[in-house]
Amino acid sequence: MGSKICMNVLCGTTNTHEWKKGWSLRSGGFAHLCFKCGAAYEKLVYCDKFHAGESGWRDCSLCRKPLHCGCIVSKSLYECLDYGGVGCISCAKSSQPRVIQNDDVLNGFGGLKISNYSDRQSTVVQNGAFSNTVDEGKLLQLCKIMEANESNLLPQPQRGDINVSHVQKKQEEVINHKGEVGLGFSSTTQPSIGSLTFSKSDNGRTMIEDMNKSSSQPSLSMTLGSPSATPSFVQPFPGGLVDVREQSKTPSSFQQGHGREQGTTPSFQQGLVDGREQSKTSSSFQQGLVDGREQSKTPSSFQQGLVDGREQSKTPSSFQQGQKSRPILPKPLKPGVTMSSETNKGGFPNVRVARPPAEGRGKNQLLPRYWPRITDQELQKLSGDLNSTIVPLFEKVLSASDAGRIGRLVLPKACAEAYFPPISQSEGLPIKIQDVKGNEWMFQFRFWPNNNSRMYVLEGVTPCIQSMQLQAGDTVTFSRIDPGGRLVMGFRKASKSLDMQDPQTSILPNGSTPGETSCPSVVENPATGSGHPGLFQTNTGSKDPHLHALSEHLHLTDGDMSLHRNDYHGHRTSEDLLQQPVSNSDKKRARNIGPKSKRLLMHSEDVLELRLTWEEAQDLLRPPPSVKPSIVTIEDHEFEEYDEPPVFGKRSLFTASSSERQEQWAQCDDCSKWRRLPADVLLPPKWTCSENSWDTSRCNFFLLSYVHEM
DNA sequence: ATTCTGCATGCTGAT
DNA sequence: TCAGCATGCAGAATA
Repeated sequence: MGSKICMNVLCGTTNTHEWKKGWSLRSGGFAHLCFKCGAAYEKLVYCDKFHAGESGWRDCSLCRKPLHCGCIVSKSLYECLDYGGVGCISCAKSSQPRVIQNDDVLNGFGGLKISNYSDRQSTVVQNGAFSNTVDEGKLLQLCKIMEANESNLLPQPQRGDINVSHVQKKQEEVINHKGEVGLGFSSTTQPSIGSLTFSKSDNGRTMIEDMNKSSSQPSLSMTLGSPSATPSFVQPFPGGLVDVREQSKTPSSFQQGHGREQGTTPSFQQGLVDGREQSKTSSSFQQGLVDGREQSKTPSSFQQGLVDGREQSKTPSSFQQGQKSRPILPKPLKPGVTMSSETNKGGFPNVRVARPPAEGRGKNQLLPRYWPRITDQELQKLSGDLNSTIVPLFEKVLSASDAGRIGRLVLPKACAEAYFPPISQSEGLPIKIQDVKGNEWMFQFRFWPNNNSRMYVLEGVTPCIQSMQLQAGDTVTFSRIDPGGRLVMGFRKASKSLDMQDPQTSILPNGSTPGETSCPSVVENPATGSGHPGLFQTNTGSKDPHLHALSEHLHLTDGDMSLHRNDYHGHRTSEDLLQQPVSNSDKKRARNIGPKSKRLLMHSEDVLELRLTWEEAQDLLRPPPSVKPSIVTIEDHEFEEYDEPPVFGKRSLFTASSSERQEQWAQCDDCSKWRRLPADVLLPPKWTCSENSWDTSRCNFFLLSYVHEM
């Protein structure tokens, strides 16, 4: 791509690093992504001519103040001006009203990573910069720009300490006029984009105003979360029913109709989207849940509630009348640690339990397959790490399509409608999601019409997916951080064999799923994830070395191959196979590998790697040590019954010696010699002669093996 | 030629 | 039977 200036001014790299193809822009532009930091380069905004420190900083053509204040943001702003930019950061006046290029940039942010380093990207848009000639559509698009930039420019104390305070101050002035789109945005004082309307300011410039409360009135931005200020959000509804009329008593009308399809499929639930709760404390919050464009087209619908313009126009009355009681999840569990403690009472503190999400939507009750499975330990750890309450929302096993290059992650409809902001336009909204490493990603949350319904997708997930090194069959989890309501995207690596074959099948008690890894869903840094997952879930914790070793033994690895593949045995794994260069046909086939068993296609090599059948795997099961079985007799057959689940041991053979004594034979993993062992010995999955403490004469594999002696 | 985008198709599981 | 969703596919856009 040649050398460009990275849009991320904190990237620290100019004109040196490579660019990869980024996101095509709806209006014709094209953004490139910086290989180094992941930020976007937009050639319409930034040019190769830009060199910090060069002469030529302009004065604002209106106020004559120098545009360049010395900060990194204004440096970039200068370039924005040069290429049809947006205004002087000093006076918020525009010398050039063109905004389309910047619009393009942000539209192209479908998958732009807003990393810690790119928090204060340089594209600056100021509300005062819009001229009269800018139509609403552009302005609305610009809202997106601002929203995206806001995230970069707002103070974020947990991040870098670059001094942009003066810029921020200006930004704060702007922010009051601009919209906040998406979810997971911090609960600052921005009105939602949906609340934006356009009017002429006294100086003739188009202003963006909060429709309901005027521009000066800040409101809560929409977040996914249920901040601590909204306690009811995290509490289950004892009756399981919510009367919308009750909700309508709240100051906000948001509860009355935030649903996309309220007219036809009302699914109100108090607290299902934090916004509803927030609306109790800020009436303007309701504004946030209407698509701005839609709203601008159908302003009346806005006042009627937050129904999507399209849908509402179909059935406006039904919405206003409120809805009768709607069933919701059967006694949703209280999210977060509280729920964990309850689970602990069951005696399986670390079992990965599918948790019914704390909030859900009645009609669109989430299928158990999407219930977040996170262990209490993980939850507590994560909560502790982030000093926040983590509310698991849902999870999804990545399909081949999700993990493919297309960069579209299909969201379960119910989840999308329950936890993501309502969207009326197919284009959707950009939303910001944080990953477990703290990086923030901007995705486009949108939908496609599909069979009189909708199909929700997150677009632009490829960089994030790649960052997490996820593949089809892995699981992404969506959680919410309270307070703040930020959305966190975690993941779990999948064991190849079972998770991919049937990730929804639960063969273990308490709903845990086989094949799930020990990698906490949102806890661990993917780069340092717990590594080898267990093939099976046990209640002994997530890092059972036996399971790790078994995973090796089976040649089944998780997705941490890039970091761990050489840690143990050096076996070539199916992951390795997937990682190595493959032919086009293989690539094509690989794309078809998905979690659905009936759609599963595997590389023949992969099949070979999966050498063990279930029957063979059974051979590895051993009774839990130090647990006495109880004998039950069923149809004259005696069965040993254990209270504890089996553990995995090394594959061995049992024989009876001449003295009728049971013996066990196991093969050394180093020398491959067979050793005779006591029958009651439980070997770890990986065992060598050196560990043959029962026959010290044959604990050195340099000696002749017992088998040879025989 | 390749990638992107939007939609259509058909499978699957829930009801 | 139907809704959801994985994925195929064709046209558009881009390199």
